[in-house]
Amino acid sequence: MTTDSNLLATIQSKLPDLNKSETKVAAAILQNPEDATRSSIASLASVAGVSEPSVNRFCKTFGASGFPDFKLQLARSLASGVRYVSRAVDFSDDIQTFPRKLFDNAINALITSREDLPLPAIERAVDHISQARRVIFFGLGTSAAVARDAEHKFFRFNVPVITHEDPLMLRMLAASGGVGDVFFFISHTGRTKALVEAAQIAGNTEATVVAMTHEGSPLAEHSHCCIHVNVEEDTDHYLPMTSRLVQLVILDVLAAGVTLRRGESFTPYLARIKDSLKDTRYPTS
Amino acid sequence: MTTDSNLLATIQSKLPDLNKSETKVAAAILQNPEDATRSSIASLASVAGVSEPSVNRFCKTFGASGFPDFKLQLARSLASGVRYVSRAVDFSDDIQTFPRKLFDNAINALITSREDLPLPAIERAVDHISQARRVIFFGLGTSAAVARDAEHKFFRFNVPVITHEDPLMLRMLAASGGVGDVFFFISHTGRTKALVEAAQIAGNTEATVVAMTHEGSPLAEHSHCCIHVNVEEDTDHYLPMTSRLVQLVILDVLAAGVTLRRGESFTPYLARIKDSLKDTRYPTS
DNA sequence: ACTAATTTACGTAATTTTATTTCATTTTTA
DNA sequence: TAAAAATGAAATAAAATTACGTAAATTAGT
Repeated sequence: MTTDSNLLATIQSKLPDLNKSETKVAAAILQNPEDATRSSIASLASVAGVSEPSVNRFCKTFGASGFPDFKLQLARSLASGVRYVSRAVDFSDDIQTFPRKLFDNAINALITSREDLPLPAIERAVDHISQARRVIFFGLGTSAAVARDAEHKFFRFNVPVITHEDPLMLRMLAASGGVGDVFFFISHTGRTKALVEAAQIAGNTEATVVAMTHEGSPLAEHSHCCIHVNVEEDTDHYLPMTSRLVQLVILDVLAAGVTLRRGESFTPYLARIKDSLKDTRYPTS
Repeated sequence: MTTDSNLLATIQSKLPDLNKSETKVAAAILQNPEDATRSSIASLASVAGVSEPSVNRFCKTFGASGFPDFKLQLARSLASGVRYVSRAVDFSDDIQTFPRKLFDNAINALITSREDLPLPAIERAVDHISQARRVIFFGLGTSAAVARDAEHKFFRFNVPVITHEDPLMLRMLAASGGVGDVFFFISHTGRTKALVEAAQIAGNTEATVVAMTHEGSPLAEHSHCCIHVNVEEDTDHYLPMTSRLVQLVILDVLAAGVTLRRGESFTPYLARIKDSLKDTRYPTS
């Protein structure tokens, strides 16, 4: 059973290919999906104006083993956060709707990515970072903040890290790459020239080039190890939102991976760093 | 019918209050929730080692109208991303489990926050930012990356923004606050001294102090407008992970709010900025 | 272009599966 | 030991599925 992450969207897209009664059933479901999950096959059939077997056949067409299974999948896809096919904010939205849409999009992106994590690449990246002499994180624009987050996180884990926001500094750094250096490039599109060029330069040295970017992009091509983040976003009109969230969580995964690799003996070290910050905060009352 | 956002957690928490057969049913469900959504009342009863009516009664105890309705709610709560109650990574986790746990936590935090968004505070924050002469974003540690993201994002939306990572610079800046200045503090705990002090200093000027932090924290107390982010995290042992994701999405919400406030006439301006970046990228093949 | 043959779509009714209720028995509690 | 609560067997009711027949649509042949 392949659980579709968005059954509703699938039904919507297959709409033209359906025959008469199937179209009626689809319409009834699309019109009020929540209701459909709660109704019996008889009541849905009557709402759609078709017979019960037609509803049953419809369910099987969409990969379910029967009506109950279909309802289950539908309920799942409704809960996944994606309510409707398009969740873009538009100018008619009010405060009640657009914040929810943005959260829905974020949740959906994380759920989708969770189902399709590039675990082998993640493992290799953990290997490289664990053994690195130094790790250079680099991102531009929105990804600069992600790189900054990575720097802060890995610093805590005692990984020697560097971040730069200046492409020229990066070029020089890349050219000076040697054994044990890991260049970690972060980019949504993977098409930023400065980044791709730096990756090429670093790739010609003894250093390792790790990338977290979109599959098939120029940056991905020029890396030794690429963690694919294939969140689809309309970056022609908006800033990357959901992809940077996915990137951040993947960085958490990498950090956790490095920590696990270090083993339990490493824990006291983390506690020491934590303690060093104690006096910068007001105690909890 | 009150659809619980996490039925599984509810069952877990009510576990001590259940009687013998109910406990058996709960155990069977908790042990393999996915399976439970797919099985009939008869098979679940046999797995749990109880009679069918017992399973039925169990379902009604947890607010469902019957077994099918219960399965539906269960499916929903599973799809929501929260698999188990505790999702802390431990040293026995392998590559198959810990990345998933981290994603689950992130998704769960976003879902929880989505249900409980401080919309009035968000609206007021949008008001302040829209009318600001300048906005100063400030965060330390993990929140520094969030502040950096905010800077980048609002800059695109033509809001005059400043970020600093140096607490001393911030103190001076805070003291120089005037009408139209918005100081936007980002902190998970809301207890970082440097931040709270700066908020106090800024609060004594004509400037507006906005905070995005935990409810009831010292920082929240010293702000004119506080966007509560009450994600619970064990920051004594780990770095904030999920709270920064929520903060980022809320910043997206604020940015969207500012854009909507500007109206449709603002769109060409965004397009112009976007165009200015075109030549820095390789075109899509 | 018309009709016959064949396929496909659909619904009725029978069957099977699944869920719920009723009620008697057992277990627990006061 | 009496009363209350918990549990399960069996009966009943509901829901879903299947088998099958009819109608509509499509195709092929004249």
